[in-house]
Amino acid sequence: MDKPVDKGTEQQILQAAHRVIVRRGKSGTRMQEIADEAGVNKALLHYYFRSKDKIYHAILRNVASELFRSLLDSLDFSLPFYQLISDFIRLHIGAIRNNLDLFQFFFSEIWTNRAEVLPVFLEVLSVSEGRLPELFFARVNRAVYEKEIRPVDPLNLLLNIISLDVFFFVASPLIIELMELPESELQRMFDERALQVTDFVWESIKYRGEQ
Amino acid sequence: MDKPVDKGTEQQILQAAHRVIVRRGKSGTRMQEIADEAGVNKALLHYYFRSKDKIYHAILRNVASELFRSLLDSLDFSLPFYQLISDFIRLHIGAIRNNLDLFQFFFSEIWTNRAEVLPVFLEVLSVSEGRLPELFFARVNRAVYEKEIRPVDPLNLLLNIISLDVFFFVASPLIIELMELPESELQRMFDERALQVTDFVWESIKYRGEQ
DNA sequence: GTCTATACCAAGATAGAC
DNA sequence: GTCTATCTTGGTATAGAC
Repeated sequence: MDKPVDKGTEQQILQAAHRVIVRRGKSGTRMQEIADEAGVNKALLHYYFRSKDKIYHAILRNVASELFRSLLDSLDFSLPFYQLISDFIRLHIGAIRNNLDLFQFFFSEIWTNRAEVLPVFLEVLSVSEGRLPELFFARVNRAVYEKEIRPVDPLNLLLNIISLDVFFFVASPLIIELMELPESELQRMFDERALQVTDFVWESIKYRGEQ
Repeated sequence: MDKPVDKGTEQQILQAAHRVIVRRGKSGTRMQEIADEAGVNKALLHYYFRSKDKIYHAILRNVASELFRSLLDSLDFSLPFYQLISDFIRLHIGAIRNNLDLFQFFFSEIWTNRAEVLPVFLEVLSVSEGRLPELFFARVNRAVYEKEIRPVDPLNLLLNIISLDVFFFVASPLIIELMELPESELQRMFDERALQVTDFVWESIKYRGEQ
């Protein structure tokens, strides 16, 4: 089905640029490295994209939509609350594992390049999504009202879940070194992380009757 | 007490370098910017430090020890477990707030410069500390045994707490934009974060009798 | 469209006067 | 120890042949 390897030079360049920029960050990226990785001449990068800035922006938009697409897999807000957060955490962590490099890139660039990065992400986010938080907040409030869970602040709950999902993976290379875990053990923690988080969160919020 | 402003040129340069490197990251840093900020000539940077790499390494070690020092304020492991994690979280979050720029720098550099950054941090960590995790793990196991808390995996508990502490602050500029929170509201969340996390964690782990 | 060659410039580094 | 001037490198960008 696929054309052999030739997806057109422009695509070649874009894909190479994606890899290099995600790996090195903006100021660490060299046009030469992109050219090498794309198997074309440096001059061609400028022929197609005019400048490094232009390439960077193109990649930034790609990364942003990949990231958000990966986070917005369909959630069913009518499920029981335990099921909902269980699904949410599982999908979320799955997405993070599949796009670890993008998350790491994102957290690297957001500080050194905030002015450039934030607008792109906000724009992509606003078209692609918009009101996931509102839906979630409403569902949390209903769950409290219907005594599925104890009273909690929805925003803090969402942030807590995201913290537990994201940080572990973003920090994993560190954890490996600090804890001197064998690779196999880390792999196991990766696999179990979703269940672990779901359990931790649910134990914290589930309704247990008036205390 | 303090000498007026002249702490010696070398110190001037180090302090300027610290600010610039933390702000821009390694590859974003320009020797000229350091020189300007230190109020000296570019050539002097090389006179004192030979190369940009050397300066970067010096700053890296500084940052590493500042970060760890900030995280290792005395903990009293003989306190009741609730008191212990309450203290731990409060101290930890306090340290993060006071050194937000260092944390952000760290999470930026660790990905683009892993090979350079990790060894420095591991070395500084190994001399300055060593066995905080072990002490914590032992205390958790005792708390489980003595039915202060439900059975939990100590490593996961530690990682969960750190996630909840760190991520919120590292991601705060994003949260502001995404949630369109007013600055005042964010400030309030900052102030309450330690209590919020303590509550969330404690509700999850506290012993409630055989279920 | 793709290449070679080269212009141009910014940045790290050094020489040498003071 | 500090400066000015300069070298060198390497990176972005362009001109022009094919």
